[in-house]
Amino acid sequence: MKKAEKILKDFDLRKTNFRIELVALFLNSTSLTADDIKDKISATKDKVTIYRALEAFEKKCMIHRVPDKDNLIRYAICQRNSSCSHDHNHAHFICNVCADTFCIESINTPIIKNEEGFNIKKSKLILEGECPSCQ
Amino acid sequence: MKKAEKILKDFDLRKTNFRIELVALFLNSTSLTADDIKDKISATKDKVTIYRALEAFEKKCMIHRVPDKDNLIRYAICQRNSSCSHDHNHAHFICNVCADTFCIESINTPIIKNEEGFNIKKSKLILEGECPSCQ
DNA sequence: TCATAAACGCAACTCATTTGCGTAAAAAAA
DNA sequence: TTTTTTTACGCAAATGAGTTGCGTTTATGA
Repeated sequence: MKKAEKILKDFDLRKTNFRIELVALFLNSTSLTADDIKDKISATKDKVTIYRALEAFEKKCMIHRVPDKDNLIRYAICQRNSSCSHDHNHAHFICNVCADTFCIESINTPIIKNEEGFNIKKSKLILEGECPSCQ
Repeated sequence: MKKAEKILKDFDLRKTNFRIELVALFLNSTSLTADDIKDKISATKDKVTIYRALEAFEKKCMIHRVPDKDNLIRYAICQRNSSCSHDHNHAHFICNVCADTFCIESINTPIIKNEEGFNIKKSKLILEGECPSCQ
């Protein structure tokens, strides 16, 4: 069984041609929007199918949302052992040139103590600049 | 001259009833979306007018964009001496309850050195939790 | 007061994302 | 394997934030 199919099985998701292709695409991509997927996969004719697959993958915690340069919904596949409880406390880097978003697992989001009466439960760190390929 | 009118003058913006009310509203708000403004100001009938005022205010650097819980366009008035060159390197706090966004001037965004070949030019720090009024 | 540049208001548009629903296909049960 | 059940797909249509065009009105400043 190919890797993409195994991942679908592990996450208790059905193996359809489109979803197999989509997982494989995620494995070879840093991050994807619905339009990225539409452009790169032939196995679906409908963006609704894409949105619903993304919704299903996210619900199972196979992928996670990452920030997007243009406020689109964008996902990356979860690298570490993925369960819905594992933390996504890594930084994200947005490339101003290619508009891709990269997970930077080597940088954690900072732990900020409560400040000025705010009860801080979570932090997100978003970096911007030029990615290795675009410099 | 009232404070809102002075601000408009300082930023070289025209004083219309709506814009005076809008600046006053910004002075009394932590952050605002177009819908927030529509709900709270009677002096305009049209959301286009709101969007265009926001665009004009932003261009003059009277207000700056802040992150929004639901990815809407949201603005806060610039607190410090405002010129287009001044940095907005403070953290932002999103309240999960009231969905308002707060500028936390006492926390700066971290300075991250280039990592793994990424040329990091800017960082954004977004905090989440419960704001003082919602706890 | 007059000229002009900017703001307003209305209509219509764009475009990402969502919803409804009937059909097809995958997985589970028999 | 066949049947049943559950989920995915695909089409059409809706939603909703934000934008654009354009004619009219108004603030400003000469």
